[in-house]
Amino acid sequence: MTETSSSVQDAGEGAAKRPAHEAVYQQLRAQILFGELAPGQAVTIQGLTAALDAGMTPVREAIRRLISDGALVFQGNRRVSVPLITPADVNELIFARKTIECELARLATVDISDDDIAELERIDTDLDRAISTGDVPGYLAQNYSFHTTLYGHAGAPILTDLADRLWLRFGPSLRVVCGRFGTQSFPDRHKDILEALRRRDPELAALAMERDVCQGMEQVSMGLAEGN
Amino acid sequence: MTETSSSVQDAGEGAAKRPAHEAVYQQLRAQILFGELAPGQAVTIQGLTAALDAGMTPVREAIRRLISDGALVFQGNRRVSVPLITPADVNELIFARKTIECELARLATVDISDDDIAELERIDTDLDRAISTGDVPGYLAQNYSFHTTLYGHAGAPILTDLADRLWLRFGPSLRVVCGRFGTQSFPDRHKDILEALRRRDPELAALAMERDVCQGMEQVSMGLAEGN
DNA sequence: CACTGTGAAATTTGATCATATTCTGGGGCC
DNA sequence: GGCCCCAGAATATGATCAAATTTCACAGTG
Repeated sequence: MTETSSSVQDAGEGAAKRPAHEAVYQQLRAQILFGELAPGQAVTIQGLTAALDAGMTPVREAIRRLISDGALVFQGNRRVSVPLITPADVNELIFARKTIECELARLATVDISDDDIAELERIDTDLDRAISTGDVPGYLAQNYSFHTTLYGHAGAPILTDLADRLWLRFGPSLRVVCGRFGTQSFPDRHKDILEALRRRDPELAALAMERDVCQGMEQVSMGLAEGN
Repeated sequence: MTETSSSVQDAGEGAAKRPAHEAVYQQLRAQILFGELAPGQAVTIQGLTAALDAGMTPVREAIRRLISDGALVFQGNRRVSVPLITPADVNELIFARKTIECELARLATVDISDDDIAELERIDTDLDRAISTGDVPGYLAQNYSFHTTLYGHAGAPILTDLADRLWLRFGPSLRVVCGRFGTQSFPDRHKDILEALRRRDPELAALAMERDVCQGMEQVSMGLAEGN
């Protein structure tokens, strides 16, 4: 997922060895996570085959995976669309994210190396630059990268997988909020997380993560109240 | 989730009522949940098309969904198999199940009606019968049914979805344990859950659920220690 | 003379595509 | 306003291509 913002064509060499359905899945996933697809927007197979210049079968498989991920919803009749978030969903997401991501922060604090912390600081620096320049897609990408990179050091693949799914659920809605209010209204809680990591204090990291999660979910909740 | 115990066997030509890929998905899911597929066993597309008497495309889509669910794993080079559980996985599952399923028990305690409690008691009665007769598949099915039915009354679709995925992960391993030790070694914690529901005591329900979860995960852990 | 290791061929399996079929939804007609 | 027909999209099938594992044969060595 490091080749973000690249054209959907995989005309390049080397990395083209991946199966097409995997590539389509990654592209669609990125588009949903970073809000290129709006909540409620309909997704058609033929539209995607044209947009991604891919065959029909890979697109179908990618859509099935994303439906299972919760990143797309099956609208009963054979329609598929990007999900709309309800206030009840936000409450569930708050609980799930707090418990899972705080635990991941605890676990990562134990195992992480100094080099890994330095990499997180680098990501956070890029994130700050995206905020200051009002680069919303960059903000979303770096924010996701910060969390994903941190969780990757927790050594907990199942919990990391659960967290990833949760992000897919609120990704589109978060994008809407950022588009409406910009990026400057977000204080950066990542600094607290980094400080806790440097001190190797798991509980402090969990606390900082909880604040970050709550803040993010509040943004989504605000966006819902305004948008509807 | 509203399907009423439909038989997984719809051999052949009659069942065009629902989409084929959905039917295949349900059948495979049941086979994994109730342990008809052993952990580590390879799963081939063509084998499933022959076994389920289905086309290739529905089987492919069902496999993609199950991989996304964590019920199957993609073994590097286009190989798919039922996952093997490691002790580290068990630790993650314990944490995730305790937090999520206990919360679901809390939520369900608030909203559940007397009729719904009666239905759970009915399921638990069937479960007791399965235990006494040593009916391992029946035990697994009724146990799953008890939890799923309870969570259905929590009004929390996202958390319920997360819990379902976790069950898919340890289902095959749980089956192995039951096949090795039988069903008689499991004391039934569901009675405590039902008592808490009747009292409408959310915290008591969460506590009983935690005991049930820990017991189930201990079974899996024991099975790992013996099996390996 | 038997055993083992290496190489290629063959079979099995997965990935993709083109196409037929069915179902949903809408517009026109009565 | 209701019913029927048509268009379009999704579902499903089979064929075809590519890749990987397995098997088998041969040769070299103990």
